[in-house]
Amino acid sequence: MKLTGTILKLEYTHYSTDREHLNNMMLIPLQTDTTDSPASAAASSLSQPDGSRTLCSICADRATGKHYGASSCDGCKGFFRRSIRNNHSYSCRFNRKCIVDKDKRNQCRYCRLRKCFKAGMRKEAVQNERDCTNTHRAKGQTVGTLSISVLLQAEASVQQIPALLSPRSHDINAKKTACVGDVFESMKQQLLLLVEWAKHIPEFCSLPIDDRVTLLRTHSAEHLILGAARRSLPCDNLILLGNDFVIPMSGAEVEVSRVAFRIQEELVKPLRDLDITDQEFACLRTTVFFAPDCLGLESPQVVRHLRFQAHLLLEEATCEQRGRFGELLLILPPLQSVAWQMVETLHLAKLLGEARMDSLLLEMLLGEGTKTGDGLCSGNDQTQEQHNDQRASSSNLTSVISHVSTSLANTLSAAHTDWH
Amino acid sequence: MKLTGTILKLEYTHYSTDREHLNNMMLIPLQTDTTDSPASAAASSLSQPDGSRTLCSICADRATGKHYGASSCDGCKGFFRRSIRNNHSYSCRFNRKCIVDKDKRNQCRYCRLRKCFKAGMRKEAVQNERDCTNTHRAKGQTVGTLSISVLLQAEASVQQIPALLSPRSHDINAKKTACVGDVFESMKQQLLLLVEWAKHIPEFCSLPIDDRVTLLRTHSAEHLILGAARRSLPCDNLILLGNDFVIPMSGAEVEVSRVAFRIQEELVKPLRDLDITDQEFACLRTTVFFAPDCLGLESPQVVRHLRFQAHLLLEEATCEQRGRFGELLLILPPLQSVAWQMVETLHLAKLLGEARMDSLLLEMLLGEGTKTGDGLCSGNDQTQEQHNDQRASSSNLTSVISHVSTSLANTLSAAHTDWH
DNA sequence: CATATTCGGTCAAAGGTCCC
DNA sequence: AGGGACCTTTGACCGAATAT
Repeated sequence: MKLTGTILKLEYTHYSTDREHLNNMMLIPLQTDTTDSPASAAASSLSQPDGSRTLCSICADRATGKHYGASSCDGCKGFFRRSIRNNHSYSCRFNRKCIVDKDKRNQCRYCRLRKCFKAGMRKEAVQNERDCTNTHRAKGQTVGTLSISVLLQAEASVQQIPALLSPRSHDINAKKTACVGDVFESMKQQLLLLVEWAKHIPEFCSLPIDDRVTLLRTHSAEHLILGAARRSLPCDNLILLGNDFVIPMSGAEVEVSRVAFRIQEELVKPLRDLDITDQEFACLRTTVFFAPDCLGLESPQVVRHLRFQAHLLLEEATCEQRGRFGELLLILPPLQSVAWQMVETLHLAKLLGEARMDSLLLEMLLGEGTKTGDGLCSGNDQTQEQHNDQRASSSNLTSVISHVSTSLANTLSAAHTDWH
Repeated sequence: MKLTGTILKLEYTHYSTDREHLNNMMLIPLQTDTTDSPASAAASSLSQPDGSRTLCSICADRATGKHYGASSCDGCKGFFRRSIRNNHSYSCRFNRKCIVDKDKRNQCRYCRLRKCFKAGMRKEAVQNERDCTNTHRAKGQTVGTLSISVLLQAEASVQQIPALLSPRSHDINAKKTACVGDVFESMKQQLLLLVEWAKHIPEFCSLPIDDRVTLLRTHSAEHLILGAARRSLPCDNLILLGNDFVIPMSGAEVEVSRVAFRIQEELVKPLRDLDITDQEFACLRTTVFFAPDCLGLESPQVVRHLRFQAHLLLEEATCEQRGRFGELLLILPPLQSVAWQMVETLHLAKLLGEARMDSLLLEMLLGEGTKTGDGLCSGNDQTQEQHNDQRASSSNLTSVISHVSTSLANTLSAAHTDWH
């Protein structure tokens, strides 16, 4: 504990690229403090931006500045350095949930070191090399900070009353099996809701218009599937659509119920086993949404940072339940796979002319799709174009990709207006 | 944590201003005493002006420094700490005037403790119990049955010396650009190594033979890509193959270098930013491998549990560095996507008859592939069959899936024998 | 060039261990 | 069932290098 010197400084983090960026990403403090120090957790939300500067984020002792990436006291600073230098490996005699505060910080070194890491300390910052903090900063982009409350509000704004009101076993049998048209109609509704949802996230609205379009397009299929899975959590043998139709596991058209089956098996069941909470779902959706790669994003680093914050919030929302965070993230690969299969099914339906598809569906779900399936998670657009130059067979795709849709752009412009 | 620098360092006679100290004195009834002031006590024992620094002011033994506010020997230091920690209350069997010196200090605890207080020791200086600094460091942290050491051994068994030995900038330019045949050859090698790798995991070998085949098949493409990405970490503009050929970002065939580009952008760069460790890589590979869904597994719960353990080990391997675990898991969706694109490219190559493919490649990479892309992460087999009953167009797929390959089964039988 | 920040290092004084 | 010789860890304070 030091007696002298009060340090006050506003946090501003700028981004360069790649490695620098990642390091910086780790540095950004997340506001809420979950485990310990209930006092600071209460005050941290808005009132005390300086609290994180003057208080050690590990033990809540008085901080002497930022050390190794986290605002900390000299004790935790030295402890972290020694632990890393000497390559110490501690073990917790209890449940790895020891409280680390000023009084008890020496009682469990495992939990203390763990909290150092969780507070943002990086072992790369230790050792002889001096950590050159931002030697160069790019365009001076300011990156907003996602907050769980904003995400929950966004979720609430797209919650559908009818689907929630229907009690489990009673009404479900009364619901009608969806025909292809019903499915498409539901999809369109959900896509509009997705746009609506995104509009509630200021950080999204601050992105360049092209990036907003790209983000919405790229993973729209995954959002449809994720939403359907969430909606169908109480159902065992069917998928509940947003417009109150259902898709049974058998009895619907083959292509449709195959996707429905996979949603049940690979998504609904795991989510039900986990008993996913609203907070977790909100964070998971956001993590899916801000996918930094596989896009032609103008500012991929910003998106990357937003996803980073989203998954930090997700981890927080899991309340440190062992393995829960990992299980939730491991939902994403099958989600992607199922979504991709749905898109393929749509492609097929479109090719066969089985149904009339709305232009919104065409644009958001199939807009980037090609026969070779770059649709769901395509490579970098420039490369795509570069290669397409040499490949006449999909030159039409290029124009589709580079074309910014009127309808989507309009919708997004409205969203942008809402926030600025 | 120090209150003021002066009390402890300069004078131990400041006890009189220390209210706590007075309280402490109350704990032990003080009677008339001949040696009142600690200073006089110290000086009286031996007439040395600096004797207070070298002599224990309690028992006049050799002092080892200041302890708890008084210059003292290790014996009195330890005695005072134990007395305070255990909240001992002693009593004098005589008249509380026992002589406390080096020889007789253990004859009356009451008088010894009282003299500790009189010499200036403060009970506040005794801290809480700390974490054991036990010499036998039992790390190992074996979660369940999978152990990190087994995974590391498995990794080591498939490490390729030539690829690792080649220094970065020197040899890379000398390496030849792979033709399609070279790529296939490398793939085959890597697939065999994958089987070899799996054989090193006892939990894998204990699975039913069909499940082993399924696991190996289902995500073999992802393992190829993951391995290539890891191997290419030091390379900026090319993908390094296992057989020492390279795939440049441009200059190779279009289809090939498109996949190569995505590997670089979506996998190599993030992994390089994270500076993934060997442990983490081993755990990540295992997490990918034990995919419980999207299979026709006999015992999906076992596989699910194995993946659970794998990602717990991964989390442990990240040392709880903030956000690192999440960043690593979020590598998996793009990994899946890139792997799927590679499989599609292979399909295309096969259809166009561009190259002769080994049967192992056909079986492991394309064995489950269909035009609608169930290959990478197919649905449940029973459903697949059920639907196929009604759909003649892919009935041949059913037989392929339900057919247990001879070559793979043989390889795996050998593996099984190794372990039983 | 001054100031603020954050590295690395030092060492008194805490801690713990373990034979006696 | 402590005592105490011996060793490790802690953290307040310091100087140095760097960004501002």
